[in-house]
Amino acid sequence: MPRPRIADVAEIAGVSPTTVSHALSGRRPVSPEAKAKVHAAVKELNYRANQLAVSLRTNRTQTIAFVMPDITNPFYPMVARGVQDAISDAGYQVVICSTDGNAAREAAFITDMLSRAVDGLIIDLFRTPFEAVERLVDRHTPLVMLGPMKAPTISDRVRGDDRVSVAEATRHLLRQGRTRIAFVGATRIGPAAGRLGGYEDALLGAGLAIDPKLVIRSDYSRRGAHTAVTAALVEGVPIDAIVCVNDLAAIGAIDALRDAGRVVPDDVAVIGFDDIDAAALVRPALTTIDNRAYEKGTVCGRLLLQRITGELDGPFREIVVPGPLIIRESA
Amino acid sequence: MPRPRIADVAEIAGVSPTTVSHALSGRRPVSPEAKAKVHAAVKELNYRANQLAVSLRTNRTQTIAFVMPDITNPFYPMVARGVQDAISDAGYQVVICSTDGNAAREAAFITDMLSRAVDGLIIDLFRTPFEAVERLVDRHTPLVMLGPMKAPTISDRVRGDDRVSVAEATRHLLRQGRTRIAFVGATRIGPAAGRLGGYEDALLGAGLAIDPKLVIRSDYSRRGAHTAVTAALVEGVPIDAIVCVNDLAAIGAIDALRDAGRVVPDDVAVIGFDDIDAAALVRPALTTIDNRAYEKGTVCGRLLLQRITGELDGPFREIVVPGPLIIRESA
DNA sequence: TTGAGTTTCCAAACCGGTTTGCGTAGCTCC
DNA sequence: GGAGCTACGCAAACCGGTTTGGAAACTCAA
Repeated sequence: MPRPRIADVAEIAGVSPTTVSHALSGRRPVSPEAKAKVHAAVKELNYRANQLAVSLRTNRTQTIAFVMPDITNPFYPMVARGVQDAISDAGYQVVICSTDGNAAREAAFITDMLSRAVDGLIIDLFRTPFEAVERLVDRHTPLVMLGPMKAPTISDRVRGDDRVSVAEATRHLLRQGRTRIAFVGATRIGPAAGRLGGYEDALLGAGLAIDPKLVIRSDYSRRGAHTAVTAALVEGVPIDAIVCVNDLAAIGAIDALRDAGRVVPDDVAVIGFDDIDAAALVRPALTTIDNRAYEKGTVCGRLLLQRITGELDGPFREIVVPGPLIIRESA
Repeated sequence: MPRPRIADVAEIAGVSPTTVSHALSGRRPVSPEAKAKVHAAVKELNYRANQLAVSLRTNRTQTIAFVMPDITNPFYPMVARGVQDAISDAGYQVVICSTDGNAAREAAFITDMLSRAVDGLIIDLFRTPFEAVERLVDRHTPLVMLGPMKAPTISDRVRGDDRVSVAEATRHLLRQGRTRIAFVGATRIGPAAGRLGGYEDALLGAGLAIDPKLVIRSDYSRRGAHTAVTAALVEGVPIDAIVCVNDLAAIGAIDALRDAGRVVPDDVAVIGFDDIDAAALVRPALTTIDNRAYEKGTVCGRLLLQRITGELDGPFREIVVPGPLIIRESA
């Protein structure tokens, strides 16, 4: 037998579909007797309204979508949990879409979620250029962007303060009397850009020059950092500290240092970024910058909710969530 | 201005909405001229069909839902990636719902996804009892259950072979001549049950008795295992190896052993379960059982797809994905 | 020239709800 | 007893598409 429809409920209850709808939604008064009959029929049939039909008519889905670039990066699941905790009390739920590094999927998810009439959208994109996003979004669905994108011209935006945080971390090393501080993971695009900037800010602020040999190009992976650091050590570059673009790179750097017979943190201090679970598990435990995943999620969720309800109106906002330095063993 | 509707496209193209629909779907022939005009209008308006309306009529959403208990447990994101990779080529997409340990949310997500007419459902539930799930699901939407639930009476099912895997791991320790092997994380419910069973199978198979002092009750956390193992060591229980219910517990156990002055693996060998990222990052690197998250995801996805397309029909199937032992440094 | 067949398009029904307009009944209050 | 409410319930319109039945125009063979 097929799913029961509202007409089935109405028939059993002996009323019209209209009355069933009003009895269930409470948008118009219904007599207690009719209401009781409706509820009995609902229970008997185990009736649940077809949300597609409801949403089509009401243009509300009570759902927001969170489009993330990589669900296996532990940062994003923690953000998602923050989002969920921020919106669920208001009766909204979040569906998560992971583009898994597939550029085409980013655009596909956004347009698809919009065509499914989600009430709001949170996106963090790696691959799709900003201009393309502008073409994808409609103006009606509230949108919050997460990450280091440009100014908030088409949406609200939540981001970390990577540059300031890394500068602070670098000064932590300087205060220890370390002067040969390397940066591993240097690129000028993506999240690495701001972090490298913070490193430079701190050194220049302390009156030190930027030694190109200490700005070590690498990616965000453990293996990449291991290779890059090993190469620098083989070359004989003097190093007494390393600021890494993220925790995985820091773990790779520590591996490379250990392989080369250096002791962390005595010979070389290492600082990561993100504070992933593994940061507290490795030995020595990683000194790192907390990326505030959960908090960023709650901030995104609350902001989006305010836009959906109309509580917040007016120009787009930018909210910065600073990331504190977590001092453990490696620096 | 509001989202363009199919009627807007029809008006600009100078044809009827019917013809627009046929031109876009190709379900009936349309003259080349009409088709060209339709496509021009679509482009001009940047028209995208309202998927709510499409799905309401066609009863297809090209979407499956994956309901997981905890998105911050790295096992599930990896499963999700496997699912996505298995179904996306067939034109389906997956939305992820994390219940975050909230029991009410489990039922809510299932019923909600069904009322949104998803084409299929993959669920892994911690809290909702099996009987309750039976009441929630309708018979029309294909369903795959993941995890150690009972026999597949209402759905297909994909699970690991924890019992066999842990028995194999335990025999690995026995072959090293270790005889005082403990199990940390003992409970008789959930995933722990099968793993404890495998431990017992191996010992009994080798002619050894089960020493109750070596069956150490704990949970799935690092801290819990640390506490439990420390207590056993203080008590003076002789131990030369530990099989842990998961990797986090194994890491906690290693911490406790180190704190007590024992060397891993020389004095005490340790084996985990799951092969989370951190397993390869800690020192000593963890010998563990690969939980095959990605493979389980692809298996779930393929199975579900076959049910959706009707390619697979008939009685519910159970697919077992065995998990191999990954030998690293800790055992 | 006519009838059958084909091509092309449209009007209308439909999916399953919500919302609106209105009729009727019952009640209060002059 | 009639005006004016309120309470209640139903029919019909609507959301935005897809699908179906059939009309109109055109082709082609007999």
